[in-house]
Amino acid sequence: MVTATDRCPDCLVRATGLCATIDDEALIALSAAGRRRTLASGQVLTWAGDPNLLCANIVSGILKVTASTLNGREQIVGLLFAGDFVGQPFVEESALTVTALIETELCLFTRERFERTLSAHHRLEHALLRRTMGSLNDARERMLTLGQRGAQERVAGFLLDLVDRSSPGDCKSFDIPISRGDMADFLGLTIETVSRQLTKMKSAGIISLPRGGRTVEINNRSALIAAANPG
Amino acid sequence: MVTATDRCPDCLVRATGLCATIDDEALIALSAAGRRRTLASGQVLTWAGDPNLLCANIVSGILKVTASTLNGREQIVGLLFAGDFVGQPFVEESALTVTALIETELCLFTRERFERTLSAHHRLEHALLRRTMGSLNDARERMLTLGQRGAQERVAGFLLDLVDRSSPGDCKSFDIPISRGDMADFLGLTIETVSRQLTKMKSAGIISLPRGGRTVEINNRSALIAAANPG
DNA sequence: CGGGATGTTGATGGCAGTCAAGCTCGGTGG
DNA sequence: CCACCGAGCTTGACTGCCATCAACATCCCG
Repeated sequence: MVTATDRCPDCLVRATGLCATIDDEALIALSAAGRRRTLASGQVLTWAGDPNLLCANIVSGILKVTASTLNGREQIVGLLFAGDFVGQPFVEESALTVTALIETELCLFTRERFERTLSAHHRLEHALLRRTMGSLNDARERMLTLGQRGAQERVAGFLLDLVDRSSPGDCKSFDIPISRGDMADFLGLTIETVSRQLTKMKSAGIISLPRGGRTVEINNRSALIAAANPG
Repeated sequence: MVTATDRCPDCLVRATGLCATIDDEALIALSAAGRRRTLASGQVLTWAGDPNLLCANIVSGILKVTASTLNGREQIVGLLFAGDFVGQPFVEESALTVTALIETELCLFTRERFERTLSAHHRLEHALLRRTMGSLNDARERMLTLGQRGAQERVAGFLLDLVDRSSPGDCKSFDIPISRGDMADFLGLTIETVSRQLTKMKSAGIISLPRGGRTVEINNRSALIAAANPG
């Protein structure tokens, strides 16, 4: 059998995941409760309205968390990357749909088992509280964007968020890991508007878009920051 | 000196606040740490960017939590009522401004003192985790509104949320506890658009607006629900 | 009664959504 | 190797919703 001591230390997200914050005893308990699973691109982990049975840490890949109106319009309310936690302990029914945007590897728990581990390991619950508060802050920052900012500010701000995430330093070139359609759903815009804003910034010389628009190169960072902040 | 045993049992939010979920020992500890304070309407509890020194439970009144763009546009990212918790433990700097919308009474703690109480009382921390996850769900639901819904749906949905909050049964008449300007900032609209949507629903006979627009009477609930859900 | 804050109503314009073609690129199969 | 295809992306023309600007109404308190 594979145990925590020989599996977790090699985990790609050992340093950044929820499990990074906990002691050996809790880690062994968590490890015993979890198992690996990989999702194909486009595969759904949980559907809104279904019983809430799962929690997980993301080992690699990207998930989107979406809410939908009755007429089928979709809003991405969260993007989750390697090291992020997925799921809602203590809730009986999933309120949101979770879908893999690219092939994604998970460290998966049953919700019930994860909850028991939480109860038994105070530091794990504390770490989850901190993460949840962080997610709440992100959500509120995005409310400001969705409620008050224009299209150009949204797109420029999104690019700046991405560059922060993907590069430790101030790298000038990076990939947009999601499609235009997902960008639109994330930003509360349409595909066309996102595309137009990108080409506008390209025309203005602020960015370049090699490799068919999936890579972004920042030519003028301060202009990009200016585009993200109206005035 | 006033102690938990003679103060907390009489508290208006004893049954609904964070403190409702904890045992006597923790309650006594919390009570010792907290003190009452009342905010006048319009008074600011914490400014975004200031050191984060306070946490509180709301005994009565309403607070708004706001984020702002650099050019001064404001988004209300949360409305807090009696029994709700205010503040961000474990964060050094306030990211958001908190303001009283009407006269509001708080049960106030220093953040540092509240954190110590949290650490010492596992059940309190657990209760806070549950509340924080609830707030995150609210925030995500509002992202859907801000990103995807039209003006009429936002206003109608807001009225339905209010009626849920203010009346246990399905009361037909209730007060809007905040100004048109605050409604607009909450919904990501302008004052004028909010006003127009309300008069439109009034003209359609769905609602009435006695007492100068601060009271709402629902004449046709199913039509209001239909207005909140496009299709 | 007066003045300021709050709310309503009207006219207008701009930004982003919608609808509809084209384009690009990677993949597939002949 | 190249023709074809389809998904994803871009571009264009037009529409419509909501913001803006402005005037007016109402409420509230002195």
